Amino acid sequence: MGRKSLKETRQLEIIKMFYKVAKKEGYENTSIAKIAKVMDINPSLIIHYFETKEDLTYALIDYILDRYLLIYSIKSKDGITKEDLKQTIELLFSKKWNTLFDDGLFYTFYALAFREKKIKAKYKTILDSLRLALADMISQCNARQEIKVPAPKTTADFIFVILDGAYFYLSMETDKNAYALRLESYKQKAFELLGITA
Amino acid sequence: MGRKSLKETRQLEIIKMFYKVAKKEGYENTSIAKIAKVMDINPSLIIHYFETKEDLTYALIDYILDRYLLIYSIKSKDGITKEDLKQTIELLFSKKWNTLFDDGLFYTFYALAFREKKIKAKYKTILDSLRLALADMISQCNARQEIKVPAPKTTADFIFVILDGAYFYLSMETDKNAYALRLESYKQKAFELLGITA
DNA sequence: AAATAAATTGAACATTCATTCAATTTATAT
DNA sequence: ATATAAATTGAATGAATGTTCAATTTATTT
Repeated sequence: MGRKSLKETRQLEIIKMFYKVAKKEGYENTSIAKIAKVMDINPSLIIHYFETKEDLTYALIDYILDRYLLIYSIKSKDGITKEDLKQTIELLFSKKWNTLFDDGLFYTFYALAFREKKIKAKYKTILDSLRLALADMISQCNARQEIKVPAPKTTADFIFVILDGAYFYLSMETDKNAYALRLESYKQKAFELLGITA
Repeated sequence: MGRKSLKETRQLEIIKMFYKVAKKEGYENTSIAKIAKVMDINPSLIIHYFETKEDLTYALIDYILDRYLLIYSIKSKDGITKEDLKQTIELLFSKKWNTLFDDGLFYTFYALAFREKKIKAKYKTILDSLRLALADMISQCNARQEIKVPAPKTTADFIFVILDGAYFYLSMETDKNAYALRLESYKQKAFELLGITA
């Protein structure tokens, strides 16, 4: 009896629009009223589904981090070959996901994490899971004796340090050519660490 | 005739208070009114010295980036010895400056740079100057034949990639011990790149 | 002491904000 | 058809926002 709940559908719609507006105008300039206007719904409807803006923000962060995981698409599965590993490195150091994923917002909430423990914990979980997944891939390739990397976990961590550090700098680089060259050289570093020749 | 201008003094006072409040409550929660209240002055006085909040924000970013440079304190001077280089690396990978410098705000404005070209340019300039200064130090030590690093610029860049990547991850790490261990290991990487034994 | 210019205040502005609550519309089950 | 419950609206709230402008205070020079 009564009406079918649209809760999850609507919530996702709202989050997606929040993401879209925040991507364009920045998180700090995105109000509930603005989101509602773009969606052509009443602001109070947003409050109805997310009790406070804080809740909405947390939902957006979850959404962004899920996408972050997805785009990197490091699958925790068995039967990883050297070729899989190679492709993963290629993916990590490519930037085709750039269009799907907004770095500005990622860093906005990363910065927020310094003041909000909850967010910090979320980020930590994601970063760790990526590192663990890569370490696992390396271990599997080791087991297959396709490569011979002494410390899979340490190596995976280091590759991500290079990756994060590279993007940290390159995000401020406007010269596309310089960008590409640098990224390529850091990718090679990663391959060296794995003893893989590209 | 007339009164002596307090412009620069007051501006700096305001910026410092802006920094202090933003550090505590976050940039997006820091209004002109709040700053004025803490300083026990009238909000319109702030507008008098900084015509818009945007201008005030830019001033704060300059202030933060100046401090950033200062704390790293890589001096572009002559007569750099291997010992100077060693100390610089130690400094970069230590985190005593943590108390002087707020990472949260640094990243907040870093994130803002994705939407604001002016800010992006500011950050790029700072990041490049640090890299160049380190490269210069390496070159000087090379010239003294105290070390033998093939590509000073590339090596300096890579050390900063490691540094930035390390802090990117470690900023989300709450375990102090794990934090210290990791940072130490990345410092060793830097020393290896320079062919220096710590 | 008078003139001058900058510092500072205080009141007012329109806008926007997140949030509230009651009223109404709409879809589904009986 | 009627009951029901969720979806959605709409009006209103008070607080906070950045910014304006005229008035006043204060320090310095002549």
